[in-house]
Amino acid sequence: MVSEKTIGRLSLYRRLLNGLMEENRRNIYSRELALLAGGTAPQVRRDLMSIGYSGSTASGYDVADLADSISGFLGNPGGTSGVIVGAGNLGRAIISYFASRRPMLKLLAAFDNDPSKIGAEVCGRPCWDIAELSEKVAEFGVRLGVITVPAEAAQETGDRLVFAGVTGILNFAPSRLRVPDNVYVEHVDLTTSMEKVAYFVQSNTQRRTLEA
Amino acid sequence: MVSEKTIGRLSLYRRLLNGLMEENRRNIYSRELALLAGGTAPQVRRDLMSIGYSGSTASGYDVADLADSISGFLGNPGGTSGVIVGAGNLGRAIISYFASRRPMLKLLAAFDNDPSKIGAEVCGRPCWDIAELSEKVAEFGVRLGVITVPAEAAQETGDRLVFAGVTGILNFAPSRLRVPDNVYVEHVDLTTSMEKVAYFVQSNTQRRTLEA
DNA sequence: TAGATTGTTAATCGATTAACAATC
DNA sequence: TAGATTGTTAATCGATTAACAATC
Repeated sequence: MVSEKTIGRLSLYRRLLNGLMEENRRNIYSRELALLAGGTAPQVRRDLMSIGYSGSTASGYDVADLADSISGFLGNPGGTSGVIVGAGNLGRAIISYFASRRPMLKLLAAFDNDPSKIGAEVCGRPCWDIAELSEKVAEFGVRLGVITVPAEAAQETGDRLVFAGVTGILNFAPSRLRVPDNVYVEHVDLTTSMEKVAYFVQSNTQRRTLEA
Repeated sequence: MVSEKTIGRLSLYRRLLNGLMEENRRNIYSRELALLAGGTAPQVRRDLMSIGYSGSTASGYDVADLADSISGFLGNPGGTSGVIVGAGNLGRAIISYFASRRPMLKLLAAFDNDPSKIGAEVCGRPCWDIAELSEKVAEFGVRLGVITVPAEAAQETGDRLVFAGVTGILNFAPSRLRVPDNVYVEHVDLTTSMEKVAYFVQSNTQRRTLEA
C-alpha cells in the first residue's frame, strides 16, 4: 500500500517535525516541509495522504498532531532492539552513532570472529563470538540485525541472522543478500556513494578544464 | 546521458569484477553479474551498453577488459582527494573506513569547531578549525567534501564547502542541502535507513502476532 | 547445427508532475 | 469575499520488464 520510499520520507518528516516542536512551531505548510526534506509540496501531501492524514486548507498541518500520526504509523524505532555483526571500524562507529541518539535503535550486543575482540566491550556493548549468534539472538528475541562484516562474509552472516529469527537487516557490506521474502533488507553501500560523488567531481573538473 | 543509478551500479560492478579477477575468472555472463549485484541480467546489459561496452554472444564479458572499461568511464576515485567536516563518532568512522581501503578516497584533513579536537590528530589526519576551511580547501584544490556535522550545521557547512570550490558532497546529516546546479550532493541518512528496517520489522512482528 | 547469450525494440509499471476543483 | 492551501484527477516522465531477432 504505502511505498518504501514514502516510509523513508515519513521518517525524515518526523524528525524534522520534532525539531520544529522544539522551536514551538504550531503548524506547517507542505511547501515548507518539502523545502526542509528536499522534496516537493505535492509529494509531501501525497505521502501524508497515503497514511490517511489530512491537513486543513489555509492552515496546513498541525506540527504536534502530524508527528503523532506519523509515529502511530511508523511505530517506535526505540522499541526495537537489534544486534550488530562485525566489530571493526564501521561497526564501532554504527554502535556509537545509534547509542548517542535518543529514540533510536537499541543495539544489545556485537558479534565478531576475532578472538582479540570476543569477550571484550565495544563502545559499551558486549562483544560475543559469532558462533553464539543464533543462540543469543533467539534468547533475546531480537528481530533486527546490522551487518558490518567484509563482503565475503555477508551472505553467511545474513543466513545466520535469518535462521535465528531476524526479519529486518541493515546491510553495510557491498554485496546483495539473498533472503526469504518475509525478510526486509536495507542496503547502505558507502563506497558506492563515495564513488558516485567522485565521478561527478571528476566529470565536473574535466568539463571545467575543457572549457578553459 | 548515463543515469545516476547506473553510475552507482557500475561502481559496484567494478568492485565485484576486481574480486573475480583475484579468483582468476576470465569471463562472466550478465546473469552471474546480476546475481552478485542484486539486479537483473537485462539491467546489467543495459548498464554496460550505456557506457558503450559490448559483450560477445555465448561467451559474455571479459572480466579484466570490462573492469578496465568501467574504470575508463568512472575514473579513478583514488585520484580524488577530499576533506571531512565534523570529527565526531561518525566522522572518525568514515575516515578510518575510507583509509583502510586501497583505491579509495584520500581524506586529507578533518575540520571541527570543538577546541579540544582542533590541532589534534583524528585517525591519523590533522583536525583543523572550521574557520580555516575555505582557506585550506582552496589551498589544496580539494573538490570533494564529506559532511558529518549535526543537522542544524549542515547547510552552513555545505555553503562553506561550495564557496571554497567543492563540487561534490557526501552528506550524512539528515537535512537536504541547497546547492548550486553544478554541485552534486549524495545523501546518506543512516537514521532513515535504520527506521525503515525497524518499521518493516515491527509490521512483520504485528502480522505474526495477529496470525497467532 | 543447436543452444545459450547478447543487443534491440515494444510494453508495462510506478512515481512524479501538472492542472484543477474544493475548502477554510 | 479574496487568497492561499489542500486533495483529487489526468498527463507525463523514467525506468524496468518482457519479447524477439541477431550472433557466436
